Amino acid sequence: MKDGPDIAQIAALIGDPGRANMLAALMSGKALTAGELASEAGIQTQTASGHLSRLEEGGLVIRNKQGRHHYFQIADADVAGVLEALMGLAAKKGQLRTRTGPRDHELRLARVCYNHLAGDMGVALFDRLKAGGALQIDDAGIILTPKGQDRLDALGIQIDTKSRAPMCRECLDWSERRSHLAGRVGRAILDHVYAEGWGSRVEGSRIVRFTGTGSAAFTKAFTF
Amino acid sequence: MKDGPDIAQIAALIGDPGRANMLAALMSGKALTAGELASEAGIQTQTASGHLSRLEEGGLVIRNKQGRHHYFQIADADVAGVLEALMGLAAKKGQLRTRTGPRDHELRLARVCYNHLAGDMGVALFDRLKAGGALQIDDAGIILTPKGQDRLDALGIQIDTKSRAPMCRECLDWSERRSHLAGRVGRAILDHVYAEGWGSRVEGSRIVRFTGTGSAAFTKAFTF
DNA sequence: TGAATGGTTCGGTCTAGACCGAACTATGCG
DNA sequence: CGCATAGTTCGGTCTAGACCGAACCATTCA
Repeated sequence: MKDGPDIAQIAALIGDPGRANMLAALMSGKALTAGELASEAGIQTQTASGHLSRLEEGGLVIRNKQGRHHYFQIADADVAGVLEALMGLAAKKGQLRTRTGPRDHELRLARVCYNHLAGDMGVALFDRLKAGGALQIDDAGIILTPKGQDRLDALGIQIDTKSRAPMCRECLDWSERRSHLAGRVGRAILDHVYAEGWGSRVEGSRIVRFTGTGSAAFTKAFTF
Repeated sequence: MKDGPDIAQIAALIGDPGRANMLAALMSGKALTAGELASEAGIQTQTASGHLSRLEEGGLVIRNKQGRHHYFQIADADVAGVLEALMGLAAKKGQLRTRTGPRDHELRLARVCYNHLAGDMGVALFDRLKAGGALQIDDAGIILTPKGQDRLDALGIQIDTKSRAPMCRECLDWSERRSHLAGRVGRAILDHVYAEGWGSRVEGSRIVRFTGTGSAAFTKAFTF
């Protein structure tokens, strides 16, 4: 019984932290699976599934079933526009609000994003790989160059050949507004960090804490 | 513990029907009082007061105390931009969603908005008054011209002289995306419609149902 | 075919917050 | 002054919906 279009309904849909985080993750433009989105939002898959159904019904995202994966994307440019406007506004107001505490600082430095490395160090890694010619990026996606493969071999990093996940994928995170590396290669590198003891995941959080020497070794390993 | 700016918080603020209606009402650009906003949203003043405090704290609206009135306005262009984007999106989705039933049709034709006439007939009235030179619109607001006053006198319409409400006010409704006339004059005209039996309010709804002859008389009365 | 993996559905708990009645404060009017 | 009006604050109720454990489909792989 209201006058205009139902702006409250749409806003409420965006107004839940879980859903908002998923939408923000989707703003990279890439299609993500339900599981990845759950991870990104820090909630269980069942909860995420429910959220995604509602977002789909509300016309904010579209679902694309491929095999046993459900890929989600922002529905259209209008939806993206709304999110963009919201992010701009939130960023402006946010400066005064969110004082980045010490804990938060670690989170920005290095954290787990699904199964790969995000945060400052993740972005830096991506940049070095790109600059060093280990990755080649074009419209078709990202591929690991022979030079990159050689480096991984030299380090003793083995890529999971069974998984069907793409080798390399770009993943945008909003703390940096920059891309970092996802996909099988991203995963293998993070596993290597654990295996070498360069860093380890902080219990009950998404933070990856590097040791002093680990941090240096990590940087050196991927410098060209 | 989230990555980007807190878009969920802002969206949640807009995502309540009561608050959303108030914000939509404020999109006319005019400053409205707490009471008017409560009426517009169809909620009690205490509830509205709480909502407005939260909107103010969230930086979506600005409060301006003048005497015992509290005037509210959209905070800035960024906020307006977000609302605009949301309204656009909602309007687009809305077409598919809300199948305009017969009931809905009556609502679009003529309904009560606070205490004045909205909907197609409200917009048409406003246009005729404007075109006929009964209203003069400029930056300072809307004023009733002598010509307009004469017509009201001829029809026997008396304006409430006690009320402190503005004589004329523009009121934007989103079913038409056009303005209609609010304020004391708008109210007096609707009262006149009731008094003459041209139309009456449907019980339990905001619809104003005109009779066949009433509709014709109404149109004739305000044609110049 | 069974096992592993990705998603969904169901059922139950729990909390945030919307709502309103009532009492209170502040401003203006006669 | 007292009265009326505009807003706010407080306290209590009540519901929507977020969350997760567990069970259930669907798809792929060995």
